[in-house]
Amino acid sequence: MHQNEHSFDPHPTASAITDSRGSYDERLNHILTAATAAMARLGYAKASMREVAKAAGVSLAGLYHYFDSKERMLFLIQFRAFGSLLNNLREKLCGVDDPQDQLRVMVREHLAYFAANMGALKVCSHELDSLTGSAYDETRDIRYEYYGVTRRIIDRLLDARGGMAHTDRHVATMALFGTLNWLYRWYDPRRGPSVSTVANQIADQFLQGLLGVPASENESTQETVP
Amino acid sequence: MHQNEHSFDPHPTASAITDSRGSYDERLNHILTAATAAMARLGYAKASMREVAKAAGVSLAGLYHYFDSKERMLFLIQFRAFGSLLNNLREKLCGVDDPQDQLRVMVREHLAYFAANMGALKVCSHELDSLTGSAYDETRDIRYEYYGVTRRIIDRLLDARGGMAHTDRHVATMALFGTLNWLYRWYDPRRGPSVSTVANQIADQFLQGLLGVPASENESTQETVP
DNA sequence: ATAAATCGAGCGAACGTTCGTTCGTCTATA
DNA sequence: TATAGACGAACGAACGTTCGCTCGATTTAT
Repeated sequence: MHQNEHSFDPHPTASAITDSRGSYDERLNHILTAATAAMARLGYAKASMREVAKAAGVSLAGLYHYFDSKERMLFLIQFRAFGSLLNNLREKLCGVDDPQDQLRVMVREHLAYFAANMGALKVCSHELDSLTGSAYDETRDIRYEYYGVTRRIIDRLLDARGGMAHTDRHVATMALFGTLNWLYRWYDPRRGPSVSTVANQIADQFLQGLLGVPASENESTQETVP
Repeated sequence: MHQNEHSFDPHPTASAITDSRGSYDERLNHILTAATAAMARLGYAKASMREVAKAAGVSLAGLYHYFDSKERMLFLIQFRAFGSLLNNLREKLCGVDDPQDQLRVMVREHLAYFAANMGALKVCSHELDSLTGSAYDETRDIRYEYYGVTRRIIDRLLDARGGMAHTDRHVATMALFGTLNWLYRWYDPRRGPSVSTVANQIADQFLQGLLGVPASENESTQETVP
């Protein structure tokens, strides 16, 4: 039996044997994309399997060849999104040593991923408690790793320079995550200011709020990605 | 017919004529409290009327003497919470002229209300899109007023002192709301640092991030409420 | 080479359950 | 006696899921 092993896109090329019109993985991704859009629009509970099937262009029963349950569908969406978010962050953090630069990279990459996958990140932010059992545990573990990477940057920031005296580092980290995870409620990259503008402002405000130093000007105008 | 007029607690005393064991308003508030808890725990869609009835100690059909629909129940929860949040803020802002003090008051009062009504604020933050039609419009209007009060404080902050050069004020406001509205995901006032500690840190970080000046020490250790 | 068997993919139809809501009735109070 | 409050029972609709089947392509056996 197939029963999707959830690897988050090791390499997009050469993923399947068959082709011509839609391999197994391609069809799975297609359905997952439709499901993500439906769940982002209606929420997990109200996005029915019938809606997803209609949007994906398959029958209701056909869905169950790819996912043994609705919850597993949500799990795959969250697992892949969180996974690639975390992998991408670790990758982009390689070779960056200054904690201030690291935090700017974190904010910039988070917003870049948000802009490229708004639906998926909305589902990730809004449906954190919709999974149960081991599926919940697995996504929680990834989220905690993502938190840990960010938290360690903040630790280094406050250890290096004194910063404010009595700063609870958990509160500081969650304040930043609050700003980032709330983006899906109001920010539309196609309408508002550019992704890099918002990313720079959020990073500047956070760094200045944490350390009390003005934003370094050399980073503020840097583009998002080469 | 009664059909609840939604006034958000003009004065808690002398609200009804009858008493002895539960007036109409008292029973309505009792049910609303149970509904708030259930919706905070399970989410609006998964919190069934049967669950609410059981938690409130009334029959399923008995609920419909107080609310003509499930959606109206959610509306009343949100309308009252947003309404008292806004009214309380405006009240506490009276006589406070310095914009920095105003922002500290806003953050402090928001956290105080959060600590006192965690379930209601969770429902308000998490179920923003669960209302439809005029019910949605009405809560959106209140939310926009709440935004406006905060936004005007931030405008005054940036107009008075220069602050950073290119600050998008909408982005700055939503960054703060993100931090505040995300609280329900991680902060438990009974376990973590005190409400005033968290409020002071959030306000300090935000003010310093916006204006680039260290936090004024006289306000940082002030208690939450007399 | 051809027939038989196997398999993946997909579908219509239905299953049992749960949902929000309504109806008719009972009861206590005024 | 009239009325507000509360209830059990039931309604139709929608839900996630499963069942039995079909249709091609691929593999195996003859």
